[in-house]
Amino acid sequence: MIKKEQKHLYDDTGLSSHMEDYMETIWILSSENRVVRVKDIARSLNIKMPSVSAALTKLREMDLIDYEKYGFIELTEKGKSIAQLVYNRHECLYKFFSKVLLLDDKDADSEACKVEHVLEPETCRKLHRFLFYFNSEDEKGKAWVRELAKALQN
Amino acid sequence: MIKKEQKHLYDDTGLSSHMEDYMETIWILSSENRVVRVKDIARSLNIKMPSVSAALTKLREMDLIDYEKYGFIELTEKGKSIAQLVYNRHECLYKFFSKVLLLDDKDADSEACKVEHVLEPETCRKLHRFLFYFNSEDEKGKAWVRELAKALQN
DNA sequence: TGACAAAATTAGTTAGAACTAAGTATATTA
DNA sequence: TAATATACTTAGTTCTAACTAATTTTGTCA
Repeated sequence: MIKKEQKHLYDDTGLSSHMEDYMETIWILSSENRVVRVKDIARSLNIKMPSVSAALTKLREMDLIDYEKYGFIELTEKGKSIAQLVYNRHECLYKFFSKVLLLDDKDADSEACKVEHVLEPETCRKLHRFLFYFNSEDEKGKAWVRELAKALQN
Repeated sequence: MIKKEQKHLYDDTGLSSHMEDYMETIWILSSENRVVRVKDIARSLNIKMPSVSAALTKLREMDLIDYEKYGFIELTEKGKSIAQLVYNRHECLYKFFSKVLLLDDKDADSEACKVEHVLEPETCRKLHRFLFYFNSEDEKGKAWVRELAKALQN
């Protein structure tokens, strides 16, 4: 009997950070626009189109995107689940930087973009639980969080 | 009148993450052993000696180490202050992972090793203040930290 | 002190991921 | 529908940072 691999929130993707960035970007652009094009990805990642072309060829070989030359770009089901994993980490880190350390949105986002590629799944899970506790409605907790905010201002 | 550049705890080093790793490793090995050799650095970083040789040549060109072929390796003053910056970030992150997220020592250290190269100075400063508050002797705070520890166990 | 072992270097290769320049395909519009 | 602009790809280069294989230097010890 073959054991079915179960995907969890913060599983490893097996991709390099650059490839994770492409996947995440395609994921986000797909949700924002009807279609995703090479140009859009290049603009988002601040790189040139030929670099995107090369990366897309690799992602297609890995069956993570559906894509024909000069055509539109779509994530496969496998691709979506991997993009989701990257995005989960991003969200988790973004919340930590913005809600806990009180960085402004832009900075919280860009720090998350960098850290999201290096943390182990277990660390993400711990951070997730930390955030859950941090956000809990407990009164003493809220007081602690308010005091923290003051401490961070100086 | 020329403004003297003041170095702060979490300033940017201007080095790539790999070069930062070399600097940090040399710093640590210097504190552990009388002399530092190529072989030691290679073992620490889990890479081969030729890779170390190449890196040392670059670090010497940047005036960050004193080093002659086949000789011992020492940080210059400039090198020490840069290594210290990397080490500061490492310590800060290590504390966060081990004291706040309660990762075990080995994991806290390896996660710190990865994240230490990507955070902005301002984020490190915020994290530093967070840790200071987290460690404060305030009674309510201690209760909060105890509850957090429970929440992280599940 | 000469032979051997250990350490380090050099030369050359590879891989990932970016770039420019140039050419090709697609889309628009006169 | 032909001309032109935009989008995309291909080919080839560069950079960083690793690697192996081969050579050279240094250190040790019989």
